[in-house]
Amino acid sequence: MKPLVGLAREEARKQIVIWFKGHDLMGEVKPYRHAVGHSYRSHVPIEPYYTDQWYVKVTDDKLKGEALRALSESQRQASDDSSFNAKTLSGQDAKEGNGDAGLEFTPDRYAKTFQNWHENIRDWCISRQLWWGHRIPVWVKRWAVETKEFGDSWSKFLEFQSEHGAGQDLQRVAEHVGNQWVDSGCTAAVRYPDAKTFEEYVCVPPSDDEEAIIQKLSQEGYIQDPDVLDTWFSSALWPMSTMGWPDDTPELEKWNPTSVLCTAREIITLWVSRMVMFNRYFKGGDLPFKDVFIHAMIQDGHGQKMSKSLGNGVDPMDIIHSHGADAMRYTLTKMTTQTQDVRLPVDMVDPHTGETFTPDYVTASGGVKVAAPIQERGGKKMVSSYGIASGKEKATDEMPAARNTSEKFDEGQKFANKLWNAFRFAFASLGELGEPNADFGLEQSNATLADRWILDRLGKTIDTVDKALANYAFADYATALYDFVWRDLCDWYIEIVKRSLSETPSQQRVLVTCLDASLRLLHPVMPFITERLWAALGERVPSDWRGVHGLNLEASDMLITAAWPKAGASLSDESAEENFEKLRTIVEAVRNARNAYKIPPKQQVEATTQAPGPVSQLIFETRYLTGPLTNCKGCGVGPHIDRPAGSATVLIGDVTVYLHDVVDVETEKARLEKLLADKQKQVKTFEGRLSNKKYVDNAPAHLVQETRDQQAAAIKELEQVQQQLAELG
RNA sequence: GGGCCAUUGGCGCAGUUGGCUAGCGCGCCUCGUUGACAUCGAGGAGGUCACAGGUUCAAGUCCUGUAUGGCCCA
Repeated sequence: MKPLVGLAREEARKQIVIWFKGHDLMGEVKPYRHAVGHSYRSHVPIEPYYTDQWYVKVTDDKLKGEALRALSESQRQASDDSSFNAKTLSGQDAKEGNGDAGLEFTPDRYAKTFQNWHENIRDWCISRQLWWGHRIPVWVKRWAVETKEFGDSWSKFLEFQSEHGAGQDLQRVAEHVGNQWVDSGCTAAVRYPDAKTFEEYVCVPPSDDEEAIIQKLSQEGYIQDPDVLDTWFSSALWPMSTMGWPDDTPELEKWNPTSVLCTAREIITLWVSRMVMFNRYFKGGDLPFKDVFIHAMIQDGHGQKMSKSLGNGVDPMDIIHSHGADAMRYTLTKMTTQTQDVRLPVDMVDPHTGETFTPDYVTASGGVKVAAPIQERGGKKMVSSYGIASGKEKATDEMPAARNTSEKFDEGQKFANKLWNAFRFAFASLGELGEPNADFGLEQSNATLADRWILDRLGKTIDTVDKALANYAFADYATALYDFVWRDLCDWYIEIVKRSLSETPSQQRVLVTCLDASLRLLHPVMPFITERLWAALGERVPSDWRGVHGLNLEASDMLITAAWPKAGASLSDESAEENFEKLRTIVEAVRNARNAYKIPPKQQVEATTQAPGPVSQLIFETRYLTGPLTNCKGCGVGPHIDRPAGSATVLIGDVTVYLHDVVDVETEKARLEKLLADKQKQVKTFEGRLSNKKYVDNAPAHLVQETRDQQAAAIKELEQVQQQLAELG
């Protein structure tokens, strides 16, 4: 095989065939398909090539072991890896503090990825043959052994060898060989790779003398290693180097360790692990950060990972263009669930017309479904972002680039609009505000059920939001605020107070408090619109006009620096919540009936209501609320009310509302029969459950009792419906 | 080959330790709207929770297997 040595691989392959033929060893030559990896950039086959590379001995306990011991105790999987039992860098047994057991993953399943990877870690090749990156700060000089002109290092090397004996490991005696470079602060190593060669390596650390040393090295014929560091090696230093390390800077002191690192799961091994290893190694066991939040990944509408190189990604600027920055941020927050992937179906915006459309797709290399490079609509052409990203097409005046968009962001856009309009309404309808009063409690005002209810809801929303943020449950955070602002505040509270607001100080106070707190809570997800509304609110409502007992809202010029609201226990009002829910159910049932009867919303209907004593009282007291919301005129409420002739019956548990003079026998029959079927189904469900002896015997008593109550209620309603039907004939 | 995740109405997603009649946004249907908002309001239809077994009084939720898709590692 000797003739092959030194040949280029292509040539060597030909020569091998010739050699086999020459020795009469060739059986057959035939084509076949094979799977050889190709470079994704240059598309040439990838060939093995043996070279010297630089490695970091990450398998050492000072790196691997420290990383494993960083993992919080509760997130460690059972393991027989000795690293968990080894001493820490400071020589102590592993325990709380100094970074040990201080690292926590959210969602916690990712701790497994981290542990698993470290337990199977191999030494890390950090040299790369690329143009871009940090050049390896090592200078090397080679001598042929025959010349015997290696100076200091060589004699020390021989000395060391004679003392410790010769052997494979002695070819890399590194630290043991001091020389002039070591004396000036460098690290040096020598190597004796084969019988003819002697090499000396000098690593130059950053220092004031760095320039001078490098100059001297060059003068003496040392050459810098042409390789650069693996990008993840450089990145591993990020928590330190960005803060001024290796100097002891105030920034390093304050921000290392920091609280949380937020990243994608594919980065856990590449980056998170390396930062943990390096930080602990260089900073006496300190962690770079305490929490690691792994967020979901956005896939395209076809379930493919979005990728810059594939060209199926979405430029955030496109979304900002179509929906706005707040809408984008809100929607992305809402998409940040604890799961692994979320899909984002992507559409395109026609640059000629501004219309949104679903593009034509093609299959690109690798089987990836992407928008065709050129899209055509109404005889006009445009270039897709894939067309540009892939380099297949260029945008021109006739064929401009089309932006991407996605209707998923409509929710955020609508929400921003809703918020804006709620404030617009408030500013227009608030009326004159009375004397400022920093000390305001509902107990001293004539607050209504609705006031107490919305403040209860606000308090609960703050709790939900705080919990969600503490747990990195960002979707829950966004959802809680959406529900509070839109569903509770706009749909119900504002609808209830809109007629009386301008002359009711307690309502003004409650509304303003809700608006102020909403802005504070929403600011992190919708910074722009909330800051703008904050300024407007500041012009309209003095700061000592906001807040109530249990919710202190400190003044602030800018929302971004305003205090986060803290809900006191006194905001909570369980009875208000319960009563309001009851009224809400009644209102919805009446609206439902109005719809079934096709009663125009503007047409006021007279109504009488039958309900048990306390509920009657509640309904009577809140007629200011139910009346307008159902557009009904109350004509009496009490425990003993007969159905007026010609009225429709609305059953809501123990409450019955009669809508006068709307009855159409056929409609009412159809409606009640549907209701009857519903109730029958319910009764059957509960009956089935209760007739199961095992359920009655084994289920917790309170659940069985609950089922009994439900059954009794359902039967009662069933009978009522039957009675109503009988009355209709 | 190993590991992790997902599969819930047309689409995108919630559903905490197994326990009210499985929710939300978009879309769809009906009705409405001259003063916060058509980027709106009220109401409605639509789901045997991928499939097959199992555990349990009780399974979307726990266990086993299968299928499909996604990601990481080798």
